[in-house]
Amino acid sequence: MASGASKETQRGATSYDVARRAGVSQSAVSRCFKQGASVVARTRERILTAARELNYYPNAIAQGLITRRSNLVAIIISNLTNLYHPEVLAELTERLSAHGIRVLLFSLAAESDVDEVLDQVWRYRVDGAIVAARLHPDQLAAFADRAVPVVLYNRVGEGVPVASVCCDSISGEHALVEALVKAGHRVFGIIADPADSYIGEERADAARSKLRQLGKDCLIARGNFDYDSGGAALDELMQLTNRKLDALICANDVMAIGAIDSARINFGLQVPGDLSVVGFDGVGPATWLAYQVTTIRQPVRRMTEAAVAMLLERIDRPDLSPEQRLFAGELLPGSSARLSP
Amino acid sequence: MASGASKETQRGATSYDVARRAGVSQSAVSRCFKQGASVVARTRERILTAARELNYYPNAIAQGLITRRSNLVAIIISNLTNLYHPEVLAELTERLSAHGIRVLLFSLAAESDVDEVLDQVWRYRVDGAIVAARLHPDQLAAFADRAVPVVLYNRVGEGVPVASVCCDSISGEHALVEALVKAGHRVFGIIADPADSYIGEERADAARSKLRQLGKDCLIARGNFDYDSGGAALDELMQLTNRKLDALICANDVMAIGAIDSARINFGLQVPGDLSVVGFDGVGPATWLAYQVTTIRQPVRRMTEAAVAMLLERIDRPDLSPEQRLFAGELLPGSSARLSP
DNA sequence: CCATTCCATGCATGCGGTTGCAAGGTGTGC
DNA sequence: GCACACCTTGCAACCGCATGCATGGAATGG
Repeated sequence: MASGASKETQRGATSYDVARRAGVSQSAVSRCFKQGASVVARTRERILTAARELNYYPNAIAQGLITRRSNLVAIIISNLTNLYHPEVLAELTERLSAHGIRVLLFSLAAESDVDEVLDQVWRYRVDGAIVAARLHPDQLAAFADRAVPVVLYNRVGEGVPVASVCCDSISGEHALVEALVKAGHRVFGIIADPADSYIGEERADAARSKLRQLGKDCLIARGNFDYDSGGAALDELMQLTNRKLDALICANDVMAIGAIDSARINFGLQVPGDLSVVGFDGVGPATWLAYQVTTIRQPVRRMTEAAVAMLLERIDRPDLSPEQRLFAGELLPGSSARLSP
Repeated sequence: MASGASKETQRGATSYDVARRAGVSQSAVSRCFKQGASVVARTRERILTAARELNYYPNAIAQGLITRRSNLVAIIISNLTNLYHPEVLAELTERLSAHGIRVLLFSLAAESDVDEVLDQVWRYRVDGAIVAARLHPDQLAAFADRAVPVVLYNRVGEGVPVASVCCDSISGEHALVEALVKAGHRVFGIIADPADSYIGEERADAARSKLRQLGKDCLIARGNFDYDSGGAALDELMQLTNRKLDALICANDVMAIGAIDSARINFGLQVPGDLSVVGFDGVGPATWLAYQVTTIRQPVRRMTEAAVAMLLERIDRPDLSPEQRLFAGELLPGSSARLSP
């Protein structure tokens, strides 16, 4: 009523508005915004001009309704504040974006919220989903039922075949353990994860079995992926080993950092002089001067690229088989552990 | 064809499918899923049963088209890997989610991508947007033109009136500076931000003007919010002050941490013995034992709550005036700076 | 110059819901 | 037993765009 904004610009001009202004039919407008449709140059000019004048943008909602392609992908991620996830999220978002796909973000405060989240995922008719959270087999099955392609990120379908990209925990932990053993460490501790995190257990298990294979015993404490739990778990292990611990394997970098700080500050230990600490992930702070954590760096760029590629393939061809791609991490020597030269 | 998935479940049952199965009209189904619509108990039962059997979920896309409410909010965020943002993003997402609103995430690799992002925002007819990135006045104007409510997060509309929630940089920096001056520091340095970040400049400016007011000079180096730039800026300031620097004010915690590490490791200084360092934000790592950064903690929970509340209000009543809400941060004493007792 | 082909464009329909309106059914009061 | 009110339900139109089909005009060939 007051300003210069005309009725058309106020609540989004429609293709009819543009058509009227350009003196063509609505279908012409529609075609004009569609890749490879047949519109003659002069008409296209007129339409584009009118569209510009009206500030017209095709309504993606309406497009989605009729084409049955929302160009929306759900990203379901737990524990966004876990230092490792933001990087993954940013990478995924940018890559999907480059393919003309928008991200519907679902962040899980508690893993138990999954079902509510899935409700919403179904409602929005997303074209696919990338999941970095733990799903039950029947939740995975729901994706299959609805023919919504999924790619799991650093998770595998436990029992259910489903596409996934992972960083190889096993080879990574094996490399770390071998290096620690070869360097002559004697008393090993492992900081694992809460039981409900698939990945942490896998890492802890891999480390333990490799240690056993090399004839070493070890003690295990549980953490929960965060800084404080690293320190707390170290406490526990120091007690259990009567302060003899000299090699500590952590299921992720943040706990490794927590343990390093606690070792130095609370226990007055030298790291790596008295205690070697290794992590997993290769998050930003792992390379900070104070830590320089010896760790396995996940190839995040390649992994996110693969995840996006796999998802897009499956959106086009839903019948593709549930491939699992495993990426080897890179051993980052750092200086938080005494390794053999 | 092969499996047990019927045609209906395969690509999303529609309200017609449910209606047919329940022996009612499609409108009845629609009303059944609508809050406070008049459906008699027996009918509702039948419909809900049929819906469950068919795995029916209302198509949010179609709903959005007709109601002109997509229940989608865009979150536009730059620099997701900046340690501070993930926390904000997680909070915002969870809060919006609790109000039945979904998040369309746009992550900016470079601030110059904003225009492309906005294109997509218009196309998806989002109900509103929360922006933690720098927008030009004409980009902000575009929101107003389209009557899409926006709330800026830790940004203000430069010249344009727009709703925003911010943490008060000025009072925060003043508090830090006063404490540092009172504790008798002599040579002050500031690590500011790249020129294109509104907020960093504001912080640096606030610190400088307070110093000046208290009769102190200071030197300024630019960082870019990340760890490395903290160390690099410290180098620069140490040279400029001939190593006499004894108080360092950083525009955010991550740079403060970078500076602390560099001071200790590269310059062999005691922090806070030889050099006091203060930051801003109160990110997770700031409280790590190795740092315990003296900083201003942003009240993230209250701020995100306010941002969501303001946005929802404006979605309901687009005519609300562009209120600015400023939250005071809390001085976290930490132990990276010598403060007066 | 006419027949044929091909391309650009318009018409009409449908995607899956919401909602105003009208009709039918039930209950109430007299 | 009847008139009336009210609640439940169905009908039909519409949200904004995509697309199959029909049409008309231009271009091509003989």
